[in-house]
Amino acid sequence: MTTYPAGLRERRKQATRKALRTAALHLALERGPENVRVDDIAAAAGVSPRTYNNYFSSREHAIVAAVTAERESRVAAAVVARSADVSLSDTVIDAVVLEYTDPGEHARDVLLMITTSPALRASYVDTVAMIEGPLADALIERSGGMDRLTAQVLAASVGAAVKVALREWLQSTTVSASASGLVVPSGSLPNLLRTALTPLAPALDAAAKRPSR
Amino acid sequence: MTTYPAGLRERRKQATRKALRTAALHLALERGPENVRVDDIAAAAGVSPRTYNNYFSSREHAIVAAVTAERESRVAAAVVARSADVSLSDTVIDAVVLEYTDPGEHARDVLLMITTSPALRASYVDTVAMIEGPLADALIERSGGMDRLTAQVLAASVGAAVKVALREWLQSTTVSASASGLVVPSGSLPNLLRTALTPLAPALDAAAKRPSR
DNA sequence: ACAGGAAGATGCGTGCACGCAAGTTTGCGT
DNA sequence: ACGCAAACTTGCGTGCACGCATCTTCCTGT
Repeated sequence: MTTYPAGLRERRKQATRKALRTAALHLALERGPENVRVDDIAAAAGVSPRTYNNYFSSREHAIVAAVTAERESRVAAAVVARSADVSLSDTVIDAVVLEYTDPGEHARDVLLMITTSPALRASYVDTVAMIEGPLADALIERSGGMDRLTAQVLAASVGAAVKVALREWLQSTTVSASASGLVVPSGSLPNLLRTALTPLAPALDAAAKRPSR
Repeated sequence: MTTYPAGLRERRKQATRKALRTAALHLALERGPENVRVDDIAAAAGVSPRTYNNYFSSREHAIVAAVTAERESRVAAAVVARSADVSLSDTVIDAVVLEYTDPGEHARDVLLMITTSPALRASYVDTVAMIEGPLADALIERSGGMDRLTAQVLAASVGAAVKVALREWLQSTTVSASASGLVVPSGSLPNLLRTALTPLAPALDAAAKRPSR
């Protein structure tokens, strides 16, 4: 569904985009994020530096994109696919948690790198915003008559909650290396996400009930 | 309350900060935002360009700050000041709406400039994030036993809703200049804000009821 | 009152984002 | 099959954000 017939041109674009983010990630893993020049990324992907900037608006964005690519599609798809007799709050929460659960194969060291570099941390948190649009559409599609503005607000709120959870989690991983083991707010990211999203459940379910109004 | 005794040093900092944002605003109004160089702002404020960057991380930020300064304190104060027998949702909504209602004296032309320049629009919307911290504190203070994480999530959600409303409003003002008068989603910003914040009311009130749980 | 130290201001250098104006490729209609 | 228009790429130039090292100014404890 998300895969349009795709003109040949569009495929090339996606190819270079993928090449860029992959190159960025590899270089960052090898040399460390701070020792990667934009020109290197462009060269590794076989395009001009200027072209690189047509795809990514910051070096961090390119690196992080290798991890967050297509996250929005997956979350949105998970929301619409869920059986209709599950409450909207559970649907959304589960979809989000699922997305952030699987570490994937070699994602461990990547995540470690991201948590280590402040710039990457910030950029990683910011990518959450990209799910808001698709999520809003998914909310509308699932719960028929939902207001467009309401859907946008709820989607944005979910994004905000996820950001809070991520910040808390990143901070905990940072601090956990230090002395006091006191502050550790919660163990796993999934748990933290659930806790953070729970306060929004009333709003989600309320909006699901009354289609229009 | 918010005004600490203030060391002499701190007062100087606030002075230069104010000088910088004021200078930035004046220059932007005179020449238009795109014709303002950072060096000019610094010069007008009587500091070095490098110092300017110690206060503001972008030119747009400096300009917009002249309008949004101390917004967070006002909103937070309005929340804690409100009588305790008003629902939390109404308290928050009214506080936010109030803050964005008064155009102030000469704020008209400033707002016009902001809505005109895309860069300023983005920066203006982003400043909403600054209320989240103080707002979370205010939520905790008002509703005693509220979870810290819950407060952060709710504050961030409110911020997200405001962002959505602002974006919608800015877009409408832009489009309204074009042909079709069809899309105009709502007249005034206050109305739009209320509509955007309403979906969050269930979440706010639910969190207010159960302090710990 | 004074000295040590901290917080801030400033200059310099580097890498970067992005507007602009070509040059180049792709897709589409006839 | 062909050529045109739109989309994409690229080089160049400009302004800018920010790390680092240094100097100045203010604060704090004795």
